[in-house]
Amino acid sequence: MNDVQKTGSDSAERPGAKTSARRADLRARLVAAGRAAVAEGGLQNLKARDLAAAAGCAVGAIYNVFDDLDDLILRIGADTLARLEQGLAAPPGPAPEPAEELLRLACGYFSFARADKALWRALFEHRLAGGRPAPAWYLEDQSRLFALVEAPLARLLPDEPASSRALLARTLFSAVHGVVSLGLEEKLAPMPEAILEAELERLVRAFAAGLTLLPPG
Amino acid sequence: MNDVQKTGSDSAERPGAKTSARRADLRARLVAAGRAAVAEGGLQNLKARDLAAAAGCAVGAIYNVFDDLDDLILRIGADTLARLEQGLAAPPGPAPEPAEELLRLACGYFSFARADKALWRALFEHRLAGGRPAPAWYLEDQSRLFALVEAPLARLLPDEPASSRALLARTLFSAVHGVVSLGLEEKLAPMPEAILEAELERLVRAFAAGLTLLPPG
DNA sequence: GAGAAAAATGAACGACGTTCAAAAAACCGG
DNA sequence: CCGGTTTTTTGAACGTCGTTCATTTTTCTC
Repeated sequence: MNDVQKTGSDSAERPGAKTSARRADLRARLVAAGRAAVAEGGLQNLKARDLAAAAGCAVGAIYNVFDDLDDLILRIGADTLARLEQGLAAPPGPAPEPAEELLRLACGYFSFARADKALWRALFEHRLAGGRPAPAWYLEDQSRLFALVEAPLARLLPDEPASSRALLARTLFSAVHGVVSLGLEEKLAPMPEAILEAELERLVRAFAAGLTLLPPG
Repeated sequence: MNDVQKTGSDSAERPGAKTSARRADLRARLVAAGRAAVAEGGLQNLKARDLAAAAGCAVGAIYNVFDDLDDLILRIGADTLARLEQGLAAPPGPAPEPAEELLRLACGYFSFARADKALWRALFEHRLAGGRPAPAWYLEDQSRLFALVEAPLARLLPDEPASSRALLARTLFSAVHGVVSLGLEEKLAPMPEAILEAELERLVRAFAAGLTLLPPG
């Protein structure tokens, strides 16, 4: 409903430029305040009145630039996804062995989750009201994560069809996510992080080794 | 409001028997009503006033038999865990190949999650207020699930130390959970269930095959 | 600069989990 | 059985939440 892309430089000529700039600025301040609130106390700590106070606006102003808090939470999630993608970016240099690269991604994912626990949690904890599906722009942000896994998989399994590899990338991502997710879960018996990382390595190495034995699917 | 039938025979012997029986009955009715509410509309659909209406008691009565709604949710979760454990019980007959048994458990887990999606989700969606740790009785209910995985793992890796196997059981459970969890996640691009099950099989088979190649850890 | 249009405001609304003074029920010695 | 005491149950009330909308303030147009 509210796509404001106008971040033009001149304010006097274009009608509504000042307003759009203020709206964009308010959006940014609200996302920043929301991210800080979630980072501090989880999704439960995201309160409309606190947000308004932190961003220096009225509570009603939130609803001028976002449909509702769910909308704001999705933007925070997109931010988190972008930072995660950035944190998993491949370092320069020659491409390592596929299994080593997969392991690097898995450990990077764990590292990110550990460092930004509350924000990372919010990615999966949050449910859209009424079971609505996530907007397309959010799904695209996610698919970039799976793509990071797909590249080393292609080198590991050159005979695998591309469609099958895409599924496999999501599966491997999901498996690593599961280990990290339940590993950091406070409702389960706690796990030392060093052990968790060793288990992650065992999962990725065993899975990668086993994959090369299975027939292509 | 509530008619209490006086049996007359047991009221004289046990002091407070009638009271504790009513409390136990109320607990059961509240858990049943809560489970129905969660099954219908997720954790968000669990409202104190609705619960009281469904169980035929005052809102305050909930707090006579539960600390708070978190407490009630944990009981619902324990119920769900018990039904899951029951659904994963090994069928009679000779023990199959370890990998096949692991696959059966994974598919059983997926089947349960699919059939009781909202209740299964509630197991992981729910966070205790203030980041409190889960009570011991709840952790014990969970550990029984990991134990189901440990048995076939012991046959698959007879040279693995028991402590390492316990970790591995939790890791494999977590990996399968991750695939099921993100597979059924509505905030991700949807996955057909048949494909999801095939991916689950690929994960378990590759992991089991790869494990036998890795050195014991 | 004045009048029209658009945006920002914050008090008000309904719903939520939880509490607690009061009412009801259970208990117990005579 | 009864009257006084204790325990349990009750539901109106409280504080907080996300969200709305009549009012005020700002921006735009001529």
